[in-house]
Amino acid sequence: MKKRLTDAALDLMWENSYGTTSVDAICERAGAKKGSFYYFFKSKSELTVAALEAEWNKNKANMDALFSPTVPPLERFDRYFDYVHDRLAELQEECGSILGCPLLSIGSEVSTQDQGVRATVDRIWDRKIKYFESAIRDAHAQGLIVAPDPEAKARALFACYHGTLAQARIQNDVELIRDFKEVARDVLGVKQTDAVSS
Amino acid sequence: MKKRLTDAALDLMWENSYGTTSVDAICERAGAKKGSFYYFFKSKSELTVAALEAEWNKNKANMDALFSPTVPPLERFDRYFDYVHDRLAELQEECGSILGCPLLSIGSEVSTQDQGVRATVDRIWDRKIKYFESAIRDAHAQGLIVAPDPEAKARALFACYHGTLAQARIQNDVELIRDFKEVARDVLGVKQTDAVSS
DNA sequence: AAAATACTTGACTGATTAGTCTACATGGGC
DNA sequence: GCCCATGTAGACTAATCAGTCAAGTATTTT
Repeated sequence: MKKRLTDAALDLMWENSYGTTSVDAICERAGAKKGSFYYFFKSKSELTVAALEAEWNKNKANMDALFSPTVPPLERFDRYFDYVHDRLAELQEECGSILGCPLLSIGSEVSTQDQGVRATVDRIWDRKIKYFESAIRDAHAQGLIVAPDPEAKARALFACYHGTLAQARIQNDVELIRDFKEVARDVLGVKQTDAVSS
Repeated sequence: MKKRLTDAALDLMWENSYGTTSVDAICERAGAKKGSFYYFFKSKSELTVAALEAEWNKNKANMDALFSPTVPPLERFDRYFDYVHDRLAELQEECGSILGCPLLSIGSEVSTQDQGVRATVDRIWDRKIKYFESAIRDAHAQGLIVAPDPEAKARALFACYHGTLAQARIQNDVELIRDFKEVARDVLGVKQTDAVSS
């Protein structure tokens, strides 16, 4: 039931927003009653923290696979961006909208008002950046890009990517995400190969 | 009074969020009563549309100056990013938080639920991109960058910038914005000059 | 000065909100 | 058969929400 509640919460907050997702609505979707909700969580804020952590745990294995060191570093990004694109396109079929990234949507919404949720978003954000950072470091070591500060480069790329996801949500346009692969190459400073000419 | 209401609304929504900004709170800050509010606007949604348009009108002259064709094209970006950085740092002094861009925060929050506000954000977003687009086209014409599709490049840069602003909001860190100037150069594909070496 | 328009006031409604509380069910260990 | 821990049920509160409305005051028009 705990899982049903966190799943329901994340679904609703992702599709709509933190503010418009009521505890009643979460309970209804999870098939739970108010009493159960407050048995497991002492507030909506605390549930949100749990929901975000649960979502992270659900995705972690997948992220590990996408960013496996066995994959050539720049290809990891392509695979990741493709994966997110496909997932968001799939969700769009279900709910009619490109939903972007819940970390950014929820984080941006509550950052000035709920330090617990804000810190959780921040923490998970940092974990995800580590995948980028390590891929960038590998690419640099292989001479594919020049990135003397992989951490800064990773943060920059991650921010750019999330901006694109947010724009895709606002404009409800999945194409922006598809186009991001090229933008990522610019941000990374990928050295041109002759395959690029046309 | 209409102006006082839209100003109050934008301030509150920018600092907090659309959802947590109540009509009562807007009225209180504006020194207006409920009746006046609903005399001018028929809903909170409609007020938000008016507030966003008013904000645009307030900023337009400034944007025109920053992106004046008399300024070298790449310098326009530097000036703009500096301006936003300084403005957000100033607001941070007042309210303790880096607030990011209200278009993104509000847009991301309401995009799946309020088509009126969503369309307004979209429209203003497009107007702002035009400044980028024209600067990019000029830079391309002067051989400073290679950007055969200035519109796409402008959208990409705008998205990256907004992602950075959102991240700055979530992490309450203004430095991310300062660092963006270099990222922008990567996205734009600015050709290296010898001044860069060190 | 009358009339019409523009705007303000604040009490009101009914719905919804997060969160509480007590009573109840279930199932396992003894 | 009984205890106790783990959960469930759902009515309840008090606050807050967006929005209404009828009566009032200014301001402008005629």
